[in-house]
Amino acid sequence: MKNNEIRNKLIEKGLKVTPQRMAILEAIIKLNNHPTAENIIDYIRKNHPNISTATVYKVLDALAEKGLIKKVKTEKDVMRYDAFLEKHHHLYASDSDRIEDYLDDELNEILEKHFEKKCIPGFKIEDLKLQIIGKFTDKNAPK
Amino acid sequence: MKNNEIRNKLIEKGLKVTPQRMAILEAIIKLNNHPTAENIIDYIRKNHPNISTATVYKVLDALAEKGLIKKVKTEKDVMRYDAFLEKHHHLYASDSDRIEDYLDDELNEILEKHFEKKCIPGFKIEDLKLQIIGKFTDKNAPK
DNA sequence: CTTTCTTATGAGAATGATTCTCCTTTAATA
DNA sequence: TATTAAAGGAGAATCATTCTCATAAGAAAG
Ligand SMILES: [Mn+2]
Ligand SMILES: [Mn+2]
Ligand SMILES: [Zn+2]
Ligand SMILES: [Zn+2]
Repeated sequence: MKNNEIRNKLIEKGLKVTPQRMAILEAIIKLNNHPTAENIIDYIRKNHPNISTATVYKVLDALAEKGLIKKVKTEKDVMRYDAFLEKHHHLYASDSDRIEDYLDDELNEILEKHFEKKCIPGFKIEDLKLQIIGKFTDKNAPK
Repeated sequence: MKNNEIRNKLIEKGLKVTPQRMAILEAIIKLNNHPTAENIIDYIRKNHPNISTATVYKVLDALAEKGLIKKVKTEKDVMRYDAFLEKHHHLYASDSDRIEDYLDDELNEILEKHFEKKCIPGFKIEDLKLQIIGKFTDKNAPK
């Protein structure tokens, strides 16, 4: 992803362009396995040694707020971030911190159809997230 | 739920019976909307004013470990606990902390069938949790 | 019922991811 | 280039949870 594409994403969303924001958004895109704030900070500090953790958290919130990234909850007390914006679910390793994207349009359709038919009284659905928990049998590090 | 039923649950799982454990397990069952540790502590302290927060967290972990309760993750940095042990999913309010149980055997079947047909290469599924996010349209407090 | 042994509890300190405060710097705009 | 609102930096604060370690109390045996 070129610098200018990242810059434009920020501008499109009305976010002031700063080196910190550029670096953070670029980092999440590069570190493509749902990095933590710490992962992002480590990566960025190579080229940008003085960035503050507070800034990173503030920028991450701003990017998530504007829909440029998504937050991914985990079993542990650590937030993870996702630059992949299409509707998708996640595979969670039960024996490690690995999280992988799971795309399945057929599943989305099935779910949508199911809840069209079977409304939930007193509840208006806005989003469905399927957490698929299990074990990765290929021991490859996440790409 | 009678005292003796609670006592027997502990004994069945090989947990030493203590007043603290009795009180905590009873509290989660009574406070039936996915209480936090704090909710549980507040409830218990009425009759058991000296219980320590550390004890509560340790007992909650022990009960979850033995399968007498389940932990429920939320969007916020607070764990919630569930005494309802049948397989079920959860309705999460997007505008409050309310969480309600959602039972749907048809959904479970559909999901099971889907993933039987459509295996995920390199991954062995152990559990599926559907997070249903939306708005409660009846403003009733959780029962 | 008492001893013994093991495990649980209580009080308070520590942890650690995240947020806050407050002052300084900077991007955008004219 | 000057103006101004917004963003960044440093470090303290927060707060749910965990840890430490001294004390208490179940359970099993005698
Ligand atoms: Mn924590
Ligand atoms: Mn925390
Ligand atoms: Zn993802
Ligand atoms: Zn539940």
